[in-house]
Amino acid sequence: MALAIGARVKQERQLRGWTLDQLAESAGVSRRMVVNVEQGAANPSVGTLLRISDALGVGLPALVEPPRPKPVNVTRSGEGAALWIGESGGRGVLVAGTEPPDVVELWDWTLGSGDRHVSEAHTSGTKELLQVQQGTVTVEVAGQSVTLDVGDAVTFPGDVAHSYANPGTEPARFSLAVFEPGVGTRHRPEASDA
Amino acid sequence: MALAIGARVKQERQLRGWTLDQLAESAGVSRRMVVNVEQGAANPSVGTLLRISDALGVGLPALVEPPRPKPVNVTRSGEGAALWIGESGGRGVLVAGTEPPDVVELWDWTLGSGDRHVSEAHTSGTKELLQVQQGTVTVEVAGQSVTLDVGDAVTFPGDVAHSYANPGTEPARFSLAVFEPGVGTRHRPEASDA
DNA sequence: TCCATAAGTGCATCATACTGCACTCTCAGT
DNA sequence: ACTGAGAGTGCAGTATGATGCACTTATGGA
Repeated sequence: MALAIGARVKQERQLRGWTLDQLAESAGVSRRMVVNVEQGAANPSVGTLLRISDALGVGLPALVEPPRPKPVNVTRSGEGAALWIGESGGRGVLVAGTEPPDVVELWDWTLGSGDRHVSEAHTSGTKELLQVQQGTVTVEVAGQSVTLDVGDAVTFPGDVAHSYANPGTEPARFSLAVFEPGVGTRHRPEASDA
Repeated sequence: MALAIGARVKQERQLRGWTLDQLAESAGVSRRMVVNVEQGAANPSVGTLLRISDALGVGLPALVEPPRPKPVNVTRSGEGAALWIGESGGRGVLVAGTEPPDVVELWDWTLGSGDRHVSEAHTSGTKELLQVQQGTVTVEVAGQSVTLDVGDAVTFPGDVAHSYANPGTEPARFSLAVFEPGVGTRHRPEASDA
């Protein structure tokens, strides 16, 4: 246990290019102690550990918690969830996404000739980034209308109603990144104590 | 900080109906210390804290970590993702699901007259639980075919190919719970250390 | 009332976390 | 070789975590 904590402290320190003295002074702990903690040769108190984790700016849990294996989710071609299907062969496919907070989603959209998709306003602060891969796409946001050809891209707020349409006669395809900032991050319930 | 830790220790202890002496002995720590820790009147070493967390069977992080607000995701009627759409008005809608590992998903399926959906085999160990809400549904699993009327339910393995069909002339509807056990639990990558 | 059990406090004592300093070792840079 | 910086060790002293015991208070049952 102490070894694991020490390894993490050392890793964080070296990641910042700090010397033992720098960390010691910054944490208000003797350099001797920092060395002992890093080597697992000590049984530090939570106070000491807290001061160190604080100096590193990582929070206490980060030191005692086993590092989470960074989840890698692969969505193979055709495996994505089609969350919208148009009338002329169009599809909106969610191919990748992150967990809350700060959700980022990557979509692969196809619009058949004449297809049009209208999206309601998303959560406040949502951003959308779009690049046309094939064909022509018309985006309407807040009364503005822009027409994009292959390679064109646009960034616009997703927290107002908007729509994608294919005005052309051949299928259109575009990549869409949606960023939805920290839902539920601003307030912390902390209810279950009672 | 110490106060927060103490509160959690006390909570866990009382949750188990243990006395101070019981926890103290079980943890191999003096009763006096347990009291001090619970009241935040001490600055325990990680060793002491580890013995206590161990006795409680909750792991060290659980004591230093702020309790995670249990995520509650509400999917309103009509908001679910339709991951399959049939030819006669049928839809397979994912209305709720948990995060890995041990994924549980709740689906709301509608099958138009004559609609049929064939599903490939899922991950090994997957279970499916189905109850018909409306109409008649025929389920085929591993060569067996069962016909279910309103209220009927069936449990079957999802790790073999199977299909749902509506043999009747009116729309059918059923609830489907899918349980996919611990994907990625058996081996831990632990790669990002190098 | 008397007794038993559990929570909580005060204090003397022991064990050890923590400090400070002096020292060694290694590795660039000149 | 010399120098300086950073990593790591050994040790004595000090602060404090941790213990054990005696005590108080509160609650509930015979």
